[in-house]
Amino acid sequence: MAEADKTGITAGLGQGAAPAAGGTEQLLFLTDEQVRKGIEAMFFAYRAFTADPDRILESRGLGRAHHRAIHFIHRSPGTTVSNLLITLGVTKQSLNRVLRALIAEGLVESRVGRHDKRERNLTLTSQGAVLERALSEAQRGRMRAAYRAAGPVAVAGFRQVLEAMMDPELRRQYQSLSEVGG
Amino acid sequence: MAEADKTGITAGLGQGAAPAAGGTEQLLFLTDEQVRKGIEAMFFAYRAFTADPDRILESRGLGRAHHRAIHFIHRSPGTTVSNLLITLGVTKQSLNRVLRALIAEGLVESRVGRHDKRERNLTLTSQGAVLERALSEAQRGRMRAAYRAAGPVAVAGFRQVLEAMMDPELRRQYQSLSEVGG
DNA sequence: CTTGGAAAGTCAACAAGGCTGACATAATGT
DNA sequence: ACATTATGTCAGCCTTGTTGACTTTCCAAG
Repeated sequence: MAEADKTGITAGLGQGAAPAAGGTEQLLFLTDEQVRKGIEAMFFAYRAFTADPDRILESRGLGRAHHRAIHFIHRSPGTTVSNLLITLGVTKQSLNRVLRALIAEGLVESRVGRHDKRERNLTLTSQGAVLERALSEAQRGRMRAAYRAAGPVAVAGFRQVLEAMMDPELRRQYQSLSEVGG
Repeated sequence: MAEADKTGITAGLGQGAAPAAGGTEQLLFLTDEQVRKGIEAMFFAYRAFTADPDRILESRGLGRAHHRAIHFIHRSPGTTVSNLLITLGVTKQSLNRVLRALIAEGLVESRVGRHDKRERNLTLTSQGAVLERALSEAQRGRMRAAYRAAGPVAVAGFRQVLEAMMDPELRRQYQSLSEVGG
């Protein structure tokens, strides 16, 4: 099974998995092996990234979907369901189930819009804010420790690569969040 | 609670969410705002990261779980179910369901171990290798483009931060994979 | 004022992919 | 002989995603 062709169709840039010093020292960071390490780093790091909030959520019978909703409601207080839908990239039925649970638990408040009464403006209740802070602090703690360990130059690179990975549409969303909430 | 202490346990470093320039210019990259941007970057980038393989998988009736299994079987041909269990961090029942599907589709072969006949050695079939390459190329293509756009210094930082985010146990796994498969 | 369409909510049904618990089988090690 | 290990499997449950169909509310254009 393609033992000889592990590198496959590397589009002329990746130098094959094996040779770490494949002759040309330029663009070594673009070898298939380097790229694959990046892929695996994303996989393992994302596991770690969600681990701390997940523990907190589990004890309250909530899941990652609830965390995401809480995060972005906190980020943009008074946001509408439609906005949240776009940000989270799920269907309204999925989101609605999550929001119903959060409202039932007294963590989120849904108020009819002032200008357009069809809209619902979502905000965290004081209880919701408490949970948000707990989740956020857990996640930020890990991220901050990683930042501190890696240093400012590494952090800049980290963000650069992540942003470059996003589709233009997603990147636009990500950046507009930074403006609004920042 | 702790309205005045939004930064919480920032160990005297994060300056609170609002003030991007909280007075001391050193360690600016550790402000809550910077850290939060990193968190959101992880969220959006991970969506992008999985989008391409997901499209390919969908057309074959497979999911992300199958991709992960295929990836690590490709990475460590002949690996056992137990090893895979540890790497993926799921239960054997979950993994078994996935493996059964992959074997039924003729993508993975499970052979009784030579030394220890209780074990099953897992390898990709030629068909499985074809699919692996398609998935891998899609994902690597995006990653490679991001690497190229960001440059080698950024890539080094990217990997540093991701590794620093992992728990020691996960990091050990990640690094031992690099040795073995590289 | 009526009507079209947007925003939101809801019900039903389904699938993927996690989980636990219980149990079977075969092989290994003591 | 016996306990342990590696694996597989059945049954059932949960979360979180999906589609489709339908209703209610409301704004805005005709």
